[in-house]
Amino acid sequence: MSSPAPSADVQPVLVAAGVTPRTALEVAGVALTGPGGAVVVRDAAGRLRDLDVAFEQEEQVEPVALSEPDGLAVLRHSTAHVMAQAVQELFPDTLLGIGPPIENGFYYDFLPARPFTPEDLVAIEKKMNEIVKAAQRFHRREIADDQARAELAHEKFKLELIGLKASAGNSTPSELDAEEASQVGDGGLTMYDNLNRDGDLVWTDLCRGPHLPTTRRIPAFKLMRSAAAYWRGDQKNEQLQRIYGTAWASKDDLKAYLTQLEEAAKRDHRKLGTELDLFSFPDEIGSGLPVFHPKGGVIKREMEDYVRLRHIQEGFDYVGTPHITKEGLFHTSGHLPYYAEGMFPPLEVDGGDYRLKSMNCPMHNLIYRSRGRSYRELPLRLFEFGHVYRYELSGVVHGLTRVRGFAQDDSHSYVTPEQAPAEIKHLLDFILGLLDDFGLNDYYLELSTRDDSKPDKFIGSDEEWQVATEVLRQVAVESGLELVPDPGGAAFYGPKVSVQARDAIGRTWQMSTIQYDFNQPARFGLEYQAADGTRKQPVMIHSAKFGSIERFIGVLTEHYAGAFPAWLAPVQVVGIPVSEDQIDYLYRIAAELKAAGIRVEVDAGSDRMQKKIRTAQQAKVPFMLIAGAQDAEAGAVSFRFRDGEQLNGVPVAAAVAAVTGFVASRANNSPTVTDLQRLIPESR
RNA sequence: GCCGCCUUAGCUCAGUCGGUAGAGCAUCUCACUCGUAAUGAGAAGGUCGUCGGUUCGAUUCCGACAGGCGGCUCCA
Repeated sequence: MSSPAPSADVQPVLVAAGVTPRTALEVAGVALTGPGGAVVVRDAAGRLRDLDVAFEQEEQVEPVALSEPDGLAVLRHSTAHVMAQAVQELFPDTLLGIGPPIENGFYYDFLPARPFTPEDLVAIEKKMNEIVKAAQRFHRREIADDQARAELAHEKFKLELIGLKASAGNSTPSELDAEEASQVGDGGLTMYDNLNRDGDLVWTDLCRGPHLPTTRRIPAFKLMRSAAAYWRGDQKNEQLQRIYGTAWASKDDLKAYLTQLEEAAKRDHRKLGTELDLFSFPDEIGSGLPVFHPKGGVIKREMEDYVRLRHIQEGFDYVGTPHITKEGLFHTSGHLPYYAEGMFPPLEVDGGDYRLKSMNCPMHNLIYRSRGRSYRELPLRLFEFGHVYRYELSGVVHGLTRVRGFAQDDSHSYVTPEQAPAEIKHLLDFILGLLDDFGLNDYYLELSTRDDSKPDKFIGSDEEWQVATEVLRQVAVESGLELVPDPGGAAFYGPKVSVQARDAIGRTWQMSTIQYDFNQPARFGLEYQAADGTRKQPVMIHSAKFGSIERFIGVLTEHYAGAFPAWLAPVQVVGIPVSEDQIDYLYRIAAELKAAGIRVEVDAGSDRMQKKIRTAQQAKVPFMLIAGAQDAEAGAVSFRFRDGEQLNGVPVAAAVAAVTGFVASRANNSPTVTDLQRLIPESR
């Protein structure tokens, strides 16, 4: 958001031995108040330190302003402390979990006597404001383990953190994740005491820090919501109550953030799906099982047609497989032992068990295996829109982005091991090109690898995993895109590279995946005859370009805020008569457009023209052709774009040519009046 | 699955401290035929998510279930 980069003219300040950085900064004339004022300092080693910390020896420090990223993190961490203090003052029996800063804000986990209500949050926020006004000092105190255990004897979660840190030692804090580590201290343990104006201790918490000089330096914050979270992120542990809040360097920044959240909510595909009549989730069918209405159906069909065409162009063969299968197939593939919980229960048919499939690969393997294969056939690429069903937990179903039944744009490339790197590169290029074709650009890559500490979750040898992971990593790195590691996120049969896209509310969803699989070919006994006449085992590479058609439509809807590019828009053109006399005239133009394959409607209702424009605008129709008596006489229309831009007196032939041209271009950015003018003959 | 909250007309929402409900938009009808984001009038539309309990009486209180929302966990 509005967090300016550290200003280039930050002057390092020299701190003499025994002097606090605060004093040194004051002497140097650095501002210590306001959003641009220093709240903490960065020492010579790049670590953040409190303003009040006295250095053992002379050191250079850089002031860190509240409004820069590090400053905001300190602000948010400090605000989390204030919240915890407020909670414990209001609800004295509440135990503390952890309270780190996060993107845009902070949270703190509590174990209260009962879950917090919305009214509780209001009261907590009020109490926090009192604490902010009281200008309590954050005072850092180094503390021995024994002493900390004694002071925090009643805080069982803090004691657990201390124990974990102690057992891990200072060099290998692997037991604690980054957020937990921020709660204890670097090196030894540190406590942060909140002192009132008289210097009395009013509250204290185990924390690494650093913190703001005083609570008064918190300019703007707001509590957002409460929710449950498991202690240390483990379902087996106690469930705590988490309160999320946000904090900013100024009231304006806070306001801008809240406005941005409101704007984002308007793009939510679940809301737009209803407003634009695209799809719905009938209770009668069941949770996570969407139906596409005619307008959503247009988007789905356009998208599928294009994706199918591109696959064929890229050398894929289009195949088809059923939705259900004998259960044995998933034993052969190895899926069932790992994913039975994620599958719908079996259907008994003729004394045997059948399953709704939750993946397509085993069926594609059977197509591969249906006859002998030669090395000359490889890479063999099979593709389909495979409908799969997964029993997602009720709490995770979410609009179109997490459903229980969906179509994967699923492909499997069967290759020789030598061909694998080139094929993976081919797939990644293909995927990035497709994303670009649909105008998607807010994404990053993730490399999901095996978790070596959980060998029972993965099959195959170490060496195979290493080779596969390296191949994927290399291709991903070569793409030059941001690559985020995801240790332990691999499928049981092999590592994967995936594209993660963001939705309107900032949640990330996995879209495209490329998975390297050496296990299923072995389990299915897949072979090809090599040039030397021997039988060899191919490698299979799983890949989904958008992951799921449903999820993709959800993400696309949010990306365009419902204003789809012309080629995808459910209705591309609406004809709007100024009076009923022009209805027939517009129907004739519509017939021409329809003949050119354009989705066009004429609004022949009894509404005023203004109302019809408003209606078409709200439906986010890309083009409006408006005609009055003058237009009909001149053989022209007023050509109005979705953004309100308009060109009057456009000859019908030019208007038809423009619409067909805009649609055929598959351009994802909206055309403008300038684009239109280029298409109009000189005679005008 | 876990915790909290929610479910009233097609949509967005009022409301009933327990006595079977109301608005705007959308829909339909009528009048108006109009030059760039809402013409006016009227009508129709609801077993207040479902099932049970308490009660003379439940949309309202209680419980279960279903569906949704926000997190957590999970996500082949």
